[in-house]
Amino acid sequence: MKLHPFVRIENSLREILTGAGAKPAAGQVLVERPRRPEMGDIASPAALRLAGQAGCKPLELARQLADQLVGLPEVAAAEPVAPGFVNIELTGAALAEPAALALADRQRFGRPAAAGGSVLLEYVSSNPTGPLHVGHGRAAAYGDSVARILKHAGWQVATEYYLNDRGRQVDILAASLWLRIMELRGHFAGPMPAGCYAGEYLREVAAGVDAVGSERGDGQMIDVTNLPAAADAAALEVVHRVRQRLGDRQLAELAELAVGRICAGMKQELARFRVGFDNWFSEKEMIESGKLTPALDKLAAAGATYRKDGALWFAASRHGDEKDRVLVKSDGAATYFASDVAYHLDKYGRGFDRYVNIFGADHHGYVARLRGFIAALGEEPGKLEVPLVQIVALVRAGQRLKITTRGGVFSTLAELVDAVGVDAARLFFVLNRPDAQMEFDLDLAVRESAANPVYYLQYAHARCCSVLARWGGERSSLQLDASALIQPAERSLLVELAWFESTVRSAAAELAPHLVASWLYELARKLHAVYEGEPIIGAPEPQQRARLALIAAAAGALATGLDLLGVAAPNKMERRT
RNA sequence: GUGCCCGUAGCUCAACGGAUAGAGCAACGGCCUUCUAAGCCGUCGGUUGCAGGUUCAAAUCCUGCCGGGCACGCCA
Repeated sequence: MKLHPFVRIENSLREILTGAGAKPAAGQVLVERPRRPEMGDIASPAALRLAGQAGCKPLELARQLADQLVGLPEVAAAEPVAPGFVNIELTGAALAEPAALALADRQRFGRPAAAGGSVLLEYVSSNPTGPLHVGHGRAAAYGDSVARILKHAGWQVATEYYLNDRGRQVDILAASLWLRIMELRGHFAGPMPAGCYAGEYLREVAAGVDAVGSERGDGQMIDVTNLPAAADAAALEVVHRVRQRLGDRQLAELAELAVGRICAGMKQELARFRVGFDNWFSEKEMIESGKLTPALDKLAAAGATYRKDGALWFAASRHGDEKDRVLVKSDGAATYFASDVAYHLDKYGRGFDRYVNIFGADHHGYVARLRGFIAALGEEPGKLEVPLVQIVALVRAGQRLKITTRGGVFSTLAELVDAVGVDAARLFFVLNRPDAQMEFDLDLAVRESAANPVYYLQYAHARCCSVLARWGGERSSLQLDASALIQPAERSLLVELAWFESTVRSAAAELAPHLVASWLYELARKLHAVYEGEPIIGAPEPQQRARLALIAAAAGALATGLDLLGVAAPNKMERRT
């Protein structure tokens, strides 16, 4: 496959620099996007960075680079500029190559030649104790876009959802469900005890249980008075009393039922949000298949655990964490962290080159101990990347909303999507860097949905389609004739199309979908500029066919870019009333 | 108190250590007899929280302050 013209120029620069005695690092970026168009199509700061190695002044090295670059077939002009940049202008033919690819095969457009390795991407992984809320939506949109971008950049991607389907929270969920069943049958009039799951969704689950004619829940209501004051303790006491009434088995069945229903709801909501997972990894199944003990044994064999006060500890402080962590409590129960040790051992055993765990920012304290035991086990902690997705603060009627699952007051992803639509929500979540805190004003999102950036991008695509439809010919008959595209706006659009591949590479390396969003915005802007300029249909040949080809290329590029963000590229926009 | 993230235009945010810090929203003024005006053009808006340091070059890296968020359990 022919390399991207920018890459070919970069490779040539590397050769020239090496010949001049400089030693550019393997991955060092040698070309970049100039700030202003009069600085050329691409620019190289290489002379500034490497003049020392070559033993001359930056501007002098830049002159050498420019002299040799003009000899390349891709280069129309190359100019050294103080303090040591080289500004490069490409030939029309070279510049049109990426656009031609967008026209001919938009699936390959922006796909780097170098293949990536394999990556396991874990994200969302919210506890199956309630519907997904808006914060999970941000993680879902971010994670799914990262997955799409990595795939496009040539990585083999597997996505995974880690399901905490056992443990205390699930017990509390089961007991809460039972209370809702009792409520439905008139044996309990609420309110839900503190610490239990009070959300409306459990009423719906309870109604479903009734509908299938379950016997569970028959018998007498438990006493829910005289509970401890603390919410956690109260919930545990409720679990205890329900367990006494029903027995372990029935409680476990209720838990399975509740988790099953809630998971089904989450999957449905994620599907509507265009997010799917290759694998749902069940903590419960992992534990039941006996993976916990060998994992802890392995840590012990590595000399990283010890016993103290009747508990089993991991010496995390020896591996970069601030303190040691309990693996098995003095009552014999394994902690959540112990499960995570087993889970990550399982992950690393699957032999991926790269592991990405997308965490909510409230879990940032967890990263050090995760890397700690990976190091303790002799694995490579650098293979694990943990992008943190910051909390989304919801604002409604000028007030910050508290998002809590147990309290029953929260804003679900479903509500948000109902209000603003999948496209707007998905784009909104990947518009910014994930580690920036963001406010989501629900009123504004609804009221201003027409001004949402998503419409700007989609409208650009629809405009292209509209022109092509009016023309009525076959897109496959079009060819990019760069010699007929001489208007500044046209050239500017070609340049923008050419930058997509390096945008994809950066976005994949930095796990940064917002770079794709920014690129799309620039592309749309330049498309609109072409549209507003010279007429397309009715222009004399060869301009008409060349412009149509450019428009078709832009349409393909917009569709490909939007697809990487999970946003639809409609052929037409319904006119607002 | 300790640790992590953040601080850029009135608001929401961009900017691989590079050249004159950019968009959108908001405000104001223009452009539909013509391929969709969900668009385009223009105006207004900045001591990049503060102070030092490193560098040919700092919003970006380092140190210290100030401000905001989050986390600091034999919870998950």
